[in-house]
Amino acid sequence: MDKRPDYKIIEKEILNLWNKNKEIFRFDINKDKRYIIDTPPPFTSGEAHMGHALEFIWIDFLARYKRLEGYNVYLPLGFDCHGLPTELKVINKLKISKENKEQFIKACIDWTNKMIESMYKTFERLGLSFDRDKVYKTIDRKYEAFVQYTLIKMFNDNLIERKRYPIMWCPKCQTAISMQEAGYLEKEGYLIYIKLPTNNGKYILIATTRPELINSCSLILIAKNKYVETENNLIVSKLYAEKNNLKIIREYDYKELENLEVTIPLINRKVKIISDNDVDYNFGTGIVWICTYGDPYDIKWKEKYNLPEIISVSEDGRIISSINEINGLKVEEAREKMKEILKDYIYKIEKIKHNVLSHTERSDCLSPLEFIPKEQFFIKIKDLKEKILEWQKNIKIIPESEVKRLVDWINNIDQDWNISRTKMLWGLAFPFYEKDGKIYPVNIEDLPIDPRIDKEKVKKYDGKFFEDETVDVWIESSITPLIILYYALTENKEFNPKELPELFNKIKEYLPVDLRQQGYEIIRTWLFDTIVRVNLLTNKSPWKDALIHGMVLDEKGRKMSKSLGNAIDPNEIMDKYSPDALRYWALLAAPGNDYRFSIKDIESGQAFIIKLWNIGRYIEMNIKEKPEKVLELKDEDKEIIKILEENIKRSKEYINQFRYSEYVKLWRKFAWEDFANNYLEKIKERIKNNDKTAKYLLYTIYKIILIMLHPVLPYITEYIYQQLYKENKLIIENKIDEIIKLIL
RNA sequence: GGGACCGUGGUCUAGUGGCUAUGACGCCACCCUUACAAGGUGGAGGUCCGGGGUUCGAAUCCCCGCGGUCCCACCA
Repeated sequence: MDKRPDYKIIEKEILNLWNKNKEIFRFDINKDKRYIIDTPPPFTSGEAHMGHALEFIWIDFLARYKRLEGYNVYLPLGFDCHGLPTELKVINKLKISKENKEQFIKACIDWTNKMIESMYKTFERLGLSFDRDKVYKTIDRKYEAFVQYTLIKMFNDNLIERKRYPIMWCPKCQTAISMQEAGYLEKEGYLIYIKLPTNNGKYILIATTRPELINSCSLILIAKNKYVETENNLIVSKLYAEKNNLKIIREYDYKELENLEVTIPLINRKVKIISDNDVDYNFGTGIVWICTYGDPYDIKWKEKYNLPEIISVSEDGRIISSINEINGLKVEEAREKMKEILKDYIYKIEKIKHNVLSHTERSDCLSPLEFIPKEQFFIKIKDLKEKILEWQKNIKIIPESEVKRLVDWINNIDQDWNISRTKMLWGLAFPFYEKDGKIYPVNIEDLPIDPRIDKEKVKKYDGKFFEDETVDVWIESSITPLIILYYALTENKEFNPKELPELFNKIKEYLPVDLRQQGYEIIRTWLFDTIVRVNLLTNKSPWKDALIHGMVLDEKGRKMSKSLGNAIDPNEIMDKYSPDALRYWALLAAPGNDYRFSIKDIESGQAFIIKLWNIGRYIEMNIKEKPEKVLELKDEDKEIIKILEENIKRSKEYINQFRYSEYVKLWRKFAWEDFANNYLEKIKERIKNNDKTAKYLLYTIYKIILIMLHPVLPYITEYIYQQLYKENKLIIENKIDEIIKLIL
């Protein structure tokens, strides 16, 4: 061993050694004592970042420890390929437009493969002991076939339906808009107060920015709060009356108002009044009219109260099927004209600045968006709330406080899960077609199918495929517990779609798998979606435990992100220090909490590595050949053995509670203080005098330290182990239960 | 506006009802002792954000406030 460790050489040699012995990291599903980890497949729209490094170091730490405990560990690595972020990169960085679909998709594939190559290298460098033979991509043929198979299965179980649902639509670009392309812009506008006659001879006063949607109004909503009648027969919130010094004639409880009926002027439609918790009592008069569709809230309320869908705006942004005076006019023109037409019913007009949902992704458009209903696919989850709450209880979430995020989200389900994406090209196709107004799934043997490419397969169905729609990306990733088992069961086998049903039944036997690990920011999506999908598909829980980690912050405590320009490339740290030092930092984080990046911790880790190295050098210099086992124990021997035994026991507890930072600190203290500073200094004389017990213990306890620290610092421990002990195997092949016997 | 999480020596962090409050980095003093000065030994440094409450006992539980971070909604 040299005076100083050369990290570059160690990294290269050890990575080489691991790749040559990849069998050791291979998961054999047929062997028992399995420990299966459902790892997060990163989005392949960019390079690996510090957040990936943190979460995968955690996963690998556990995987390596469990292997030392004798488990048959499955640490899969996957890549989530589809989605808008990749599309945007291809459009903006490669300057390729979506006009030519085939060319665009090809560019997405190239980009994705480039990113996977780069990410794979980073993950490898981190020292991940993933199964090299089962790396999955969501764009693998067999992956796509499996996702489509699960969709067909859910469709046959009547869990998927096709129904009309409003999507964001840009009337100027005449195209569907995804959430990520839309944003709010502050614009000037008018808040128009309209008096709506009631059947008790008064007027309900509502405030709206969109009077042109008058014909789409089908309901009046009020808050569960106090309302009043003012001197000119207006019914408004008590708050509004007080703020505007209106003379109050009488008060109403909201329940009284629910008995009234309202007539919409000009169209003479009679509509009801209902109270709802989501109505903002403080806004306007505390009373709102629901028009299909003025804004996202209208969509929610329409669903909730089962309102009729009355469409007033066409795809090119003109008023349709409304009153004659405004039919055919552009939305803005109609809005202006309404001031005149409605003048007998207008109480007042206020000039306001408000945020308008607009097409912000294209700076040359910025047009306000409309909601236009289109046929789309849905998974029916609206009525499953109670069931999902039960399913959730089968999973132990760590830390427990994160359960709240999940339960809150479940309690807020008020819509079905829209799984159609109308705008996306870089996505998976639906395995369905339409014939005579009915939806049919394709035959299993045709999976995977992409109607944009597989023209031959499509032909024989004589139906209409959904070429303009792709599947929500979370549909692909929300079955990873099944996917990893699927890859384990089909390793080295040629893909054959006919075997899917049989495989699917086999997969079910292995559920639940042991652990899901992920960040809290995707509890509402990935965690929730997986619980729903896996339970619906298999009637089983996806995992036993779910370990939640926080976000990586920069040294000032801000979220690390590319857009803020404060992101640090993990490769940079691994170049400058070492993968082990990065791991040391990552493993000091606590579950669920955000965690700062700290160069101090990296340096402290690096110093510890050197300490370990130097202990190794001392042993190499003083012990030339493998010492024989002699245990004639002196007091200091007994003491160090006692601490060691205790630490091994405590390690197990820490791991079971996922308290990795405690584990790291425990073994750092043991190696540095108890062993090097204390014990080693005490026995130096005995070593000189060739005391057999001292030599044996020095040699053996150091080996145990290397083994116990291997999950934390895999490179340096592997390297020293190979140099010093020459046992012709990887350090990970040792078993904790057995090494402890060496000193008993 | 709603919600979640957090606030512990100079900096970062562990602890979530009970010994003198953990550790890292930094700082100070001494020691270049033959594995290691990227080392060793010793030391200084804290009203555990503020206030109130529960308790025999609170950094820890509850309430109010202040500050930070993130998520959701910013609407009719």
